[in-house]
Amino acid sequence: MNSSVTSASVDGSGPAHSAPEPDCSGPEPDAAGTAAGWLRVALDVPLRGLFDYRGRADQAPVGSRVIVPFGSRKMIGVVVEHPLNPDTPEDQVRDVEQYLPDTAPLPDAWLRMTAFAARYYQRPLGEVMLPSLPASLRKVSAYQGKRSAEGPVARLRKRKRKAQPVVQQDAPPSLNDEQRRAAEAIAAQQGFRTLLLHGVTGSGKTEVYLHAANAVLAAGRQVLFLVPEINLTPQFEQSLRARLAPVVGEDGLAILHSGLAEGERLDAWLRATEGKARILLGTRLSIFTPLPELGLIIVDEEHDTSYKQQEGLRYSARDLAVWRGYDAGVPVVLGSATPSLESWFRASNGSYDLLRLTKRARDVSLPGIRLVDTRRLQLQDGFSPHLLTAIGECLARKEQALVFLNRRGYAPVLRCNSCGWVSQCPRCTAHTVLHRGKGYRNFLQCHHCGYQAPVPRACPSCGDQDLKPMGRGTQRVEEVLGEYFQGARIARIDADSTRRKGSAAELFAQVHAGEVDILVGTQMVAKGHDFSRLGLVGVLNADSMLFAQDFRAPERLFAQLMQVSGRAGRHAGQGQVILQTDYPEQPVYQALLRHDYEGFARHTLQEREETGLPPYAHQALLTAEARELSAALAFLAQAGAQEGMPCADRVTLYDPVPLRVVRVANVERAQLLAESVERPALQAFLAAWSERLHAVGREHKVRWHLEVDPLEI
DNA sequence: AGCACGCCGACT
DNA sequence: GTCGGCGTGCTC
Repeated sequence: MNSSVTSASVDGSGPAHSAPEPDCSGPEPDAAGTAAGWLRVALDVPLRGLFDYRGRADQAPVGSRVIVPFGSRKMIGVVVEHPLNPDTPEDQVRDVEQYLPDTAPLPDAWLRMTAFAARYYQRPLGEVMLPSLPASLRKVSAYQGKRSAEGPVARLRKRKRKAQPVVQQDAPPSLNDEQRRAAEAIAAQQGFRTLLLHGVTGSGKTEVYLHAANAVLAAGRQVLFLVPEINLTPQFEQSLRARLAPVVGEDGLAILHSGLAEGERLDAWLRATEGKARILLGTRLSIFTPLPELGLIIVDEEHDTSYKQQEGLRYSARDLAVWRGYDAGVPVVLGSATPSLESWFRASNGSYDLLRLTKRARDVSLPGIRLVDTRRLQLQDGFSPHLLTAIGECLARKEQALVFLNRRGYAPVLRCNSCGWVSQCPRCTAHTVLHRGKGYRNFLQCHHCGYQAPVPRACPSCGDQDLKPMGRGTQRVEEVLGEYFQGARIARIDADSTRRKGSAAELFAQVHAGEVDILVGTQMVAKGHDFSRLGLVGVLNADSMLFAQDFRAPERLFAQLMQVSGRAGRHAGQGQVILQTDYPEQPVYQALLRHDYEGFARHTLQEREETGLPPYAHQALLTAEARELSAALAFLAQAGAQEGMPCADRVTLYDPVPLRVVRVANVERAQLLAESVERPALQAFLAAWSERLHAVGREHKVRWHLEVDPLEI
């Protein structure tokens, strides 16, 4: 969506006043003589539309929460309107059970944004509103029951707030010219504008954010700071706390992410909503937090796909940030070393301002990147002699080495050398991955559904016992490195080694403390970490991403390699990157070699324009899931009949196709892509289409969902 | 999505 | 005789 949505207006799903309106038209007066009224309530149910209840408008202003009966259950809903008459026959309308005045009504700006998101992403309003609130504000059990009658807010106020660790303030580093110009450009911004901050890895984007944020805080406004995955980078939280808490006080900084306990989350949300917190730092969900005095929104690593929610309401927090900035009339800063092509496109055509940081902040140069052509090389356990030599030299210099490969487990597949059988998941169209468990006990695991099985003693197909692991995952690479570099301290960081809560932080702490010589990791290690002693990055199987069917694969590969390369040599000396590939001539690698994001972006955008892909077109993806692929395809075929749909002449519907991994956990999936050059046309089409899909879906007994602006197709 | 209601197989 | 299997239908 980005800038083009900003001309859209919010739909009329409720008068956005938070003050109660006098209501004289309701049904019978209640005992107190006050007129009871009708309340239109948004509930978190996957049903289109809103639900009317009988209740007192003076006790339930628009934006307030109420407990209502719904079927045999009770639910918390948000009052969005005081209608003159109910939509349903009066005798079916039930009474509000309880008013919840322990929080102020949700403000107009929040009602506008949730209404926009619901309409844009084609979901019921309640499915946007309620999940965006802290759980205790939307769960009946937090208000009713033995010890909960006082409600979660009162319970929180009775508890003493945990004192935040006091951190000594670092001396703020002085800005270089580029940084100062960027920070000043942001601080000088009056009203809404989106600024794309393009800064090479290590160029000190964070310093620019902090300076801009300080200016906004000094002007008495709040700052919303979005990061992709805060729990992976406690480092970042610490430095932000150290730099900003002294300015705004410990209570002035609120942090929101999924790793928080419910009480902490409610506390942070309330402080932000009440204006006590001046800075809200959080992951994508924070975009929905009311901030009464919002003055600046920062989206760090704006290209990161974690900003897109992949289930339920499939929203992009980055795109909503731009909408929110527009709605609130405040600037939005999108920062990245490798901006999404959507954002880069808008910066190139002038919809966004472009701010550049071309130099590394500390006096170090960008890492030297070397492509090792592996076509003619005899690899030793997946390693080229060049990489092994470089690791050895790196260790001799007492620097750390990072070996990056995006494949966890021991080996991607187990194979029978006699008949060619490969280990397969019984529930998915996918191979099972060989994992090394405790005490070298191996097992097979499906990375799609989690299915686990013991390793067969003999080939299930031909009985031969010559079963061999094929290829390498992080576990095997860790093992191999242990053999080549005896005595080196090796750590592995991937989803498996960090499953236990806090173990990721522990492992990273060991690396930072210099207790690790070689780090083996998946993309988890690429994000945000500032390794001060890292001299070398080796990349093992980048090619596997090169020929993925998704048109964004090269863009993502470039961003990932740029990011992981940027881990090397951030503090001193010249970092070194060795990338093994069978396709060194590929544009993505050639651009990487020159650290040339802009060239890569220009080249890729030209391809997108020629093929009519985003950002030159807008897409929505309808995915169907059923026991049998044929049922999913039949549903999509019927969904694809677009007679009578608005704007049908300007929307292209492609043929339904099975997903590349057709079956996951015994469910077979297919999808249908809708595309249009004009976003308003696509939106108008989708609104009517999703209405019809509900009926078609019921007939076919399939599960389906519609994703607007999909990132993967 | 829940949760009830509703008709057919193996257990206390 | 019941517990419970999950089909279908409704929720202001």
